[in-house]
Amino acid sequence: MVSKRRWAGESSEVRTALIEAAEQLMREEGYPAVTARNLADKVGLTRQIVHYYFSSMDEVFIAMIRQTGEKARAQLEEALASDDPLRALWELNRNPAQSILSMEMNALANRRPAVRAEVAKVAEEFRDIQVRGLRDLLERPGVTAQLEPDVSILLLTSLAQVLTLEEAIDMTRGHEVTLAFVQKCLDAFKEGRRTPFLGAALE
Amino acid sequence: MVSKRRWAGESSEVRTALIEAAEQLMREEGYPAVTARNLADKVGLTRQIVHYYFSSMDEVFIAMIRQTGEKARAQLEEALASDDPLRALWELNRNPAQSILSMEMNALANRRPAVRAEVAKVAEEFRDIQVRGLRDLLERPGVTAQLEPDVSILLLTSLAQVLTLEEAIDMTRGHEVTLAFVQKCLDAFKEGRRTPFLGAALE
DNA sequence: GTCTATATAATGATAGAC
DNA sequence: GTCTATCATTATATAGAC
Repeated sequence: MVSKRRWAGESSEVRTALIEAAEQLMREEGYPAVTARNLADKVGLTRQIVHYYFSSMDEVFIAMIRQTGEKARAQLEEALASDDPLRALWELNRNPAQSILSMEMNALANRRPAVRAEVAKVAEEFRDIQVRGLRDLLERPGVTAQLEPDVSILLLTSLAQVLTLEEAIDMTRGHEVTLAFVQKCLDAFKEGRRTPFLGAALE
Repeated sequence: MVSKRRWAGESSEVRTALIEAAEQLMREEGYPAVTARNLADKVGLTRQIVHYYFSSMDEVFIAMIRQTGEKARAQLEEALASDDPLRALWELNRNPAQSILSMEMNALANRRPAVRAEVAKVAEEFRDIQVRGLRDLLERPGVTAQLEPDVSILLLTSLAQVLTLEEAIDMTRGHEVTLAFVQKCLDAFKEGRRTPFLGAALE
């Protein structure tokens, strides 16, 4: 029995608008709010339109992960090309909208295998870009690494994300001293001094 | 207009079973799966029973947060009293079930103010217990702190949680070297040697 | 304390009219 | 390409029988 449903191609303004709406809904109201009805409302059409552009809600999520992934990748490359790359990386990981979106995607990934594969893929790309970026910084003449770049990046990004997510629920215990510590490390790194967790010092 | 609904008191086997079911559902299927029907199915009753024991789903969540909070607090105290307290703390924070539950609660907290307040309260208690625990360890004679205890605890717990959540979606890039680094730090801390991020050394 | 019955509204998905 | 109509499910919540 062949399905009688029809689907559109991958390029369409409405399709793009639906993906944009999915991202916004997920960020602002959580992944359970990403429903066909809510998406259609956002673009001013009826809910059946979603099933015309996507064969299932999983496809909506996967398309959304790919699109936000590309946007974030561009920001990452830009940060690494700046004159204070590690601080730019830190600030990128301190974006509340991005952190909440990332948490929602992770929660969703835990329940939907197709989504999980896509989230893991994008997350691995991001890790690679950041580690490669730090590795390049550490390979400048006169600089010696104190920690493996993977360790530094994981410390930096996990701390940034957790702080940001806690702040979103008004939980800030211990944040002030920790943020001061990070700034001190970033300052030291920029000036080529020894830092306890970013792992670079001029010889 | 007074509501004609009746509610039970706070002590009841069924009530406790419902809270237990809520925790399990949230961990295994995510917070959207915590519905009256699913809870009732788990305890073998009809879904209306939930509305007898709780005035709303928010109350279910809050009761659950309090109960799991008490359980976790006991584990935390136990870990801090062990002979390798920091490693015990690390291992506690590496519990996948607990990390996923914590993420679900955070996602839920972002949408429901009543839940948010309760999650933030429990999270602050946990932070306090852990920081106080580390502070005690650092105040032993002959030990000098290298980092503020708040900073060490935030680094330790955020790294543990992020690693654990990533592993849950089969994303392990950079984990191996990072885990080795943490073990080295925990070893050093236990033996009173200098470590780059746990902040203790014998003078 | 637990049930049946009910109201009301939301979900994903499909078929077919225009 | 977008619509109306429909199906089977599911959700929270309430009232009242037993």
